[in-house]
Amino acid sequence: MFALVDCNNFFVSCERVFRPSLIGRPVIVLSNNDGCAVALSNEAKALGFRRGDPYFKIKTEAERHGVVAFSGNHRLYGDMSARVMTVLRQEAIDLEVYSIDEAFMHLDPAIEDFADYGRRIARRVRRDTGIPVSLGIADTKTLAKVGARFAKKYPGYQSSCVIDTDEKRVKALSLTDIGDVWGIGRRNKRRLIEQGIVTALQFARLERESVRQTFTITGERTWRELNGEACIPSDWTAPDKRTITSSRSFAHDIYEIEELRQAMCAFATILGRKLREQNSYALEMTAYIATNRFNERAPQYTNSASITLPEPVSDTPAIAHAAIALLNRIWRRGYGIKKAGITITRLTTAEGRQPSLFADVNDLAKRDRLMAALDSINSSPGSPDRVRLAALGNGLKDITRREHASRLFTTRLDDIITINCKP
DNA sequence: TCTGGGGTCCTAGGACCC
DNA sequence: TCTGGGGTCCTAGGACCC
Repeated sequence: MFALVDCNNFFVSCERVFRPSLIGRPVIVLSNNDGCAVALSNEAKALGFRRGDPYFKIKTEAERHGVVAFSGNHRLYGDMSARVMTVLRQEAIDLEVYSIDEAFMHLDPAIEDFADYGRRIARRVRRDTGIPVSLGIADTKTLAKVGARFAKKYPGYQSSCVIDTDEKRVKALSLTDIGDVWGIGRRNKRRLIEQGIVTALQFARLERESVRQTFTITGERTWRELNGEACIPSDWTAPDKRTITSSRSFAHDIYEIEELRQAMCAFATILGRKLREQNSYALEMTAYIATNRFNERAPQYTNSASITLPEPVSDTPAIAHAAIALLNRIWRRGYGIKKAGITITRLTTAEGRQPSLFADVNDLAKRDRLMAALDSINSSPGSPDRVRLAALGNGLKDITRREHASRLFTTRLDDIITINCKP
């Protein structure tokens, strides 16, 4: 049996752990650059606000309703996520961390009362981390997802919904909209509704062959899972990434290449750290810049350029150097750049890394040691990013918007909450 | 003024091979 | 008039996920 554990309104819940007065009040968390609402409390949803709403469009209305908005504090969310996963790992035979706020637990089949087990897990996570979660328990991951929706939606389940008989399965699927099924996106939802398929049950009762023809093998897999056949493979540990991107939208249009160089250095810094975290090296890189696609009056310009490097790299200076060379190729004076980014691809491990024919092997080893030293200093408590590229300047700080930031309650000494107990 | 960021997998079609 | 059969590799684009 699988249990899908889903953190409720995760980013909002993280903020509420450290500001409990926000429980019961409408809260939203914004995307980077304070652009869109990406997480909403139930109270905010009840007011009609939706995930993806551009903040500038809803700001006045939100403030009128007393909605509290936060800029995304992803270091905090990452740390809170790790706490939740630690608790779950102690309770499961195996744990697959699926995303920052979701994980699949592999359950001991000998458990007698799965519903009760699920409620106990939810209580323990709440007690140990402050984060409310919902569990769906079933034979397949897709059905577990269906269960978790019910657990979240109806308080009667007390955060835990089990689908362990065919009767429950049929009933749950008949009450689930086809678009709410894991694996059915916007596009396929529309195609199915055009065919008159509105519920998950109707989809599950289609002919297997016709599902495969229309929706290829991914659609067929969803169909099999809904019919009780577990066929989504398990990943015990997150596999190494095959591509890594770092990109941002900016608060204002950027006309000066110097500012874009700083942004590229910031992306390179992020990419270098992520590469070294998974012990990989990148052979190929693409940089891109784009004007504001929503501003129809302004002249539009997007361009990108790629380079295959002479040898796989993971050191920040090399990445930044290549990124700036690419920027010089694509930048045009006179366009207000609103968004930029770098993607690195063709990642290899240290073992698979082939230096260029003319590389100085001693120099490679030296660069590895330099980065190891830099990472060690920058990851020590109290001194994040103490050593950085001079060309980074202020990085993204001055060019992205972050007007509603909360504190780094769990990872920065200065930000730890102090509680004054008056006698 | 103002609209996110980061991924994976699958397929079709082109280029190329014998 | 008429033009095989079988395969690999790569890429772009579409669909999905959080």
